[in-house]
Amino acid sequence: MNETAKTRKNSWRQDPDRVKADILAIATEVFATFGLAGARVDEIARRTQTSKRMIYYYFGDKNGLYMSVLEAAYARVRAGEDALKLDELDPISALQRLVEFTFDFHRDNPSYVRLVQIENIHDADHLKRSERIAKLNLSAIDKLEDICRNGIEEGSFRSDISPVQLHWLISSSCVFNLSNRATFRHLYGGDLFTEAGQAGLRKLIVASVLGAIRC
Amino acid sequence: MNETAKTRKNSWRQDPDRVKADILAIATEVFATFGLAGARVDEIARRTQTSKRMIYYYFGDKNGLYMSVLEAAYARVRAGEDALKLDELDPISALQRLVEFTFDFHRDNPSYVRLVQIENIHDADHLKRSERIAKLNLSAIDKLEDICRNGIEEGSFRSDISPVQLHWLISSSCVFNLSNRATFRHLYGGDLFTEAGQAGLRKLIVASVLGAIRC
DNA sequence: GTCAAAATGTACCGTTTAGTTAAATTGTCA
DNA sequence: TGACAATTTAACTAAACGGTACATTTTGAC
Repeated sequence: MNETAKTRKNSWRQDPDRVKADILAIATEVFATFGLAGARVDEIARRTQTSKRMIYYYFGDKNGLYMSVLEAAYARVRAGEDALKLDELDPISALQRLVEFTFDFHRDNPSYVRLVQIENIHDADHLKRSERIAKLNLSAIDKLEDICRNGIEEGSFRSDISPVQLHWLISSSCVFNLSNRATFRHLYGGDLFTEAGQAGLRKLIVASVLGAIRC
Repeated sequence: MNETAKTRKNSWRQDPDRVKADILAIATEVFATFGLAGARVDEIARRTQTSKRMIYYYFGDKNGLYMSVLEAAYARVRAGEDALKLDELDPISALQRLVEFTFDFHRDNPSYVRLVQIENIHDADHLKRSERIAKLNLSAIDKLEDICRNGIEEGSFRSDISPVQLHWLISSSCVFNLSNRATFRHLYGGDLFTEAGQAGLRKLIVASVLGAIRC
């Protein structure tokens, strides 16, 4: 019976979808943790239930795998945005709710934020090349356009701020909350990242965004 | 004379400081561009006027070089902050000036921002280990403490927002403006990053920060 | 001048790493 | 059931990469 340890694994069940999903999930974690250059294909393979060969079989090369990971991450964002319903709210409340949703979403998806930061280190090269992400048409801006139009109409919003600016402003704080947590915590302490601290920041961001657009 | 091409470079002038500074400047660019794992020691050496050997002679190894680069970057930040004088201004004006300074400073130091983002990818591991940076005691918070105290005293500032929160809020937008420019531009267009667009964002950040702290 | 220590150049080495080869097993469908 | 395509395993390779050995030159103290 001491042969078994050395014998080839000579029986398996084919399950392409499962294998692909497995690789993608592990690769997402590893790329998010170590970056594109820092991630090791062998490390990804080791954590998978399959072999390195399968990574190359399904994703071509390391870059192809990274792009698939990035595309899957953006697809999840799109799905999240779609779930948000703001139609029945007045503009101020809708904006507040959107800010809170954005804050929570980023906080709940740290590896998405890390992938975005990694992508920025690479000057968004892979994002640019991805046709799948181009087709995604993220909907945050559409929602803000509605909110801004209504707000300006009813006179509660300034008219000199664009939806894109507003999206930028909201994103900046919600992304930074994750992307720069490590350095900020070390230099200025961790109070902002306790549960109470996060609740405070959430309110602060709402206040700053509403403060910026209010007439 | 056809020997000269192959002969060893058999004469030079010693200049340790110059060599170190040369390596550090080039390494800053390369690390900021490619990240810690992505940067190549050979590439840094190639761009230098000296050799790879000298990198190891002065900085020990790749990590030591990276840490020196990081420390030099933070030292420049500290120097920048020290140059800012806000004493004679009223709290609102001082805060506005600080926001504008922070915005401009980040915009003028893109490789600093990139290094910070890279450091965050690595969970601030090198920042934590650096005694030089620990001693630096960045002064932005001190300035904000003064401003907040005065502002609350004279009744123009809310009293439930801390200097650290405020610093976080200001940093988030000023950092994001550089750190996530590539992905944002690709997804939502480049209008915000023209000269006019940047002036608009600068005003927007001022409005949002003042809007957040005003009574 | 001499000598030791600091600084520099050239050539090289051992590992790590992305990527491949070749063969075996499983699934499908005529 | 048998041929053929899709999937999976294990072992291998070439190149890139961080790091080093060793010789040589410069500098400054005496």
